[in-house]
Amino acid sequence: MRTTVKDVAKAVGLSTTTVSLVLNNKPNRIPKATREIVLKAAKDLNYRPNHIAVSMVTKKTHTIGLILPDISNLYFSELAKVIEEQFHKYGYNVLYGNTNGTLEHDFEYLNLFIDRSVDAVIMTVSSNYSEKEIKSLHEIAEMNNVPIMMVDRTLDDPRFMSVLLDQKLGGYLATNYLIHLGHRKIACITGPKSLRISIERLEGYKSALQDAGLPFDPALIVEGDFRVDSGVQALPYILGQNATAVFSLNDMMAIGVYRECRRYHLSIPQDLSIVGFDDIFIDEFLEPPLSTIAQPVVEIGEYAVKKMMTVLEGEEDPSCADTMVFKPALKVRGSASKFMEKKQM
Amino acid sequence: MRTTVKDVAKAVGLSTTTVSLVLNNKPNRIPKATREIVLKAAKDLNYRPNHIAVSMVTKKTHTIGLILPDISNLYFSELAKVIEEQFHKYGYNVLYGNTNGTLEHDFEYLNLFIDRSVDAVIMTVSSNYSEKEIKSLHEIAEMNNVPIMMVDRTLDDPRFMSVLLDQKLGGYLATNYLIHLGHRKIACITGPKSLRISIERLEGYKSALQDAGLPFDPALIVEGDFRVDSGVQALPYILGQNATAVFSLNDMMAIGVYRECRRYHLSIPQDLSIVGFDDIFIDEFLEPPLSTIAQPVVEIGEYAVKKMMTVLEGEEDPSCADTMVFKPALKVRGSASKFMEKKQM
DNA sequence: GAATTTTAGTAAAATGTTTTATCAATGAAT
DNA sequence: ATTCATTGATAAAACATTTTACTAAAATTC
Repeated sequence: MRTTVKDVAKAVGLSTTTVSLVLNNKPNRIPKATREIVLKAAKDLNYRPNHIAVSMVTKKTHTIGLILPDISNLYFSELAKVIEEQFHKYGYNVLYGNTNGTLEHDFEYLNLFIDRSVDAVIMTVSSNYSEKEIKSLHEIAEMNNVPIMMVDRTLDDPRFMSVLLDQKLGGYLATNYLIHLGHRKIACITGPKSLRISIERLEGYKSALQDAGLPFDPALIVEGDFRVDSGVQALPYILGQNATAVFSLNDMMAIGVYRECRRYHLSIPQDLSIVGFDDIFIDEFLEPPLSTIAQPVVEIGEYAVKKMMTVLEGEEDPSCADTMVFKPALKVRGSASKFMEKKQM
Repeated sequence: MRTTVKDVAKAVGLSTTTVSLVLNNKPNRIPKATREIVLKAAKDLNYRPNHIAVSMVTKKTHTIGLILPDISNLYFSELAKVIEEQFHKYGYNVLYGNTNGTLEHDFEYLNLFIDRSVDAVIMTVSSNYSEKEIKSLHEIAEMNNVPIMMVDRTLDDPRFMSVLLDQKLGGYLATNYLIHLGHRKIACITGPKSLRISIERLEGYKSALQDAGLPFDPALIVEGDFRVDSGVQALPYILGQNATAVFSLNDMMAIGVYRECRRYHLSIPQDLSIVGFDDIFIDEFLEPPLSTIAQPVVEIGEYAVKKMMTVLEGEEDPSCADTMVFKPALKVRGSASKFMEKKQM
């Protein structure tokens, strides 16, 4: 059996109170001599506090619930890693759940984690919640007094702490870059229309067109699902529209376009320019390396943890729910080039 | 405040014992009428048991500690996902820790998780432990009575449950394939020599050469570190040895070779054949698609969980520590071709 | 109708800690 | 020499459950 505080107390002939006081380093309560006796006994007996029992009385578990759509997705696994490592520094551990992008799982894990008394929850919601669901989320947070932070995606509600990316700016940067390369017919492969990130990135696309005085042509927009396959499927349609460039709302779909271009014997960027979104590690190893919009994942994760820690340490009220927005950056590699008139002949 | 079992008891005018008995569905103790009254009250009051308090008395947390070198690595994130999802089905949650491949972190997380009373630990060790460390691991497992399972990598000790891949077979399959394509000078980029998987995959390589009656030439072996960069750095040396094919002990390094080949204007597979190991998702989108040794990650994860569950449900003694070995398979894509004599001219 | 068994329920202990309130002893101040 | 403050330490409560051992009442048996 594991050594308990009682065992230590018995070993030194003192009360558990005294032992606990020493072990928790309570300020000037116990004289140095006693303290050292206790410390030595604890060490000799290899005492390690039972976290469960501590949680029982302190009401803190030093555990964070991390709810993500899919940990095997490169972006989320990177984010999860950063978040875990940062929390670890503060003595917190993370419990994680994969929702597979379904709303029921969002709530299921949230409740599960709250039953386990996590101190806080960080989540990337699977979709844009309805009024009812937002309300429900709030009630859960309030009733259990657990701070919830949205990362990467947020809800239409200002009451949640959020740390996000300026998705619209990302869409703008990508599109603007293609426009300045001379492209006029720029197709866009979106993610699911129900997702805010799809909408926001597309808004950036529209905004860039507008600023350049170019018309927005709905025929150039194809709805995808953020997976490789939808890039594959989108290409024939895009070619049919005589687009000379494509803005893919994520890199996975861009990879799909690459693949399909090879089947059509089209070369990138000579025959088709393409810009992705996310900057996953593989981009630079594609042929040609994929130009994309990079997200500062590490900064996002680090900020999220730091912010959450200020809340957990009571320095900040979670109800003063501000939103932090990080800026994406265009990463030029080799998948887009100047528009050449000859290509149209 | 959250509803407690006391609140429910008070609401229905019964004791907490009765409420607990009903809620835990203890067989034929409480008559149906009473049971329904309690159930209704629990529902009305939105009662959810406090997991911490339950753990306090049952000594079970329904939590698993998952210790991995790097969750942002495609192989591990996929594995982690499978493991989490499977455990979730059984009502278990997983706490995970990134060790970044350092031994100290292996132990740090192990102790941390044990302090949190996890019911079991599944880990991929960061290196091949020394006698002392193996002993230490055993003591921790025994003293705390927590089953530890090794996945993907194991130790030189038969006392741990392990679920592994037949690494040697993988090495054999890859090399044998290249030999049968007519290659005679086959270079091999290994992982860190201290890792068993490096050694075992290399053994498969040697074994295939031997079976084919080919000599083993140490000059054709380059030590890498499983990262893209070591593939990049290995190529010039490999070319210097006049190798016509390369077996890269993982796909990431193969990607490095791809990149460097482009710089040298060498085309794959005409100028250099290459076979990787792991079968990460990107392989099929490379140009040419990368032939590789595929690991059945999903099966591995599912088996690991199932096996651990039999131990947790007391059907099996963790000390009867058997090892399960999965078989890898060669996945032929387009990165290796028949050896043409002309290339040597 | 007495003895026995079954039914329906409960009081209290136990889990491993922290924390609150308290106490005895010592030393200092009046 | 009494009072007061300080020091060193502790007993007991609290946390939210489950579980053990028990009892009173009802039902059954003879």
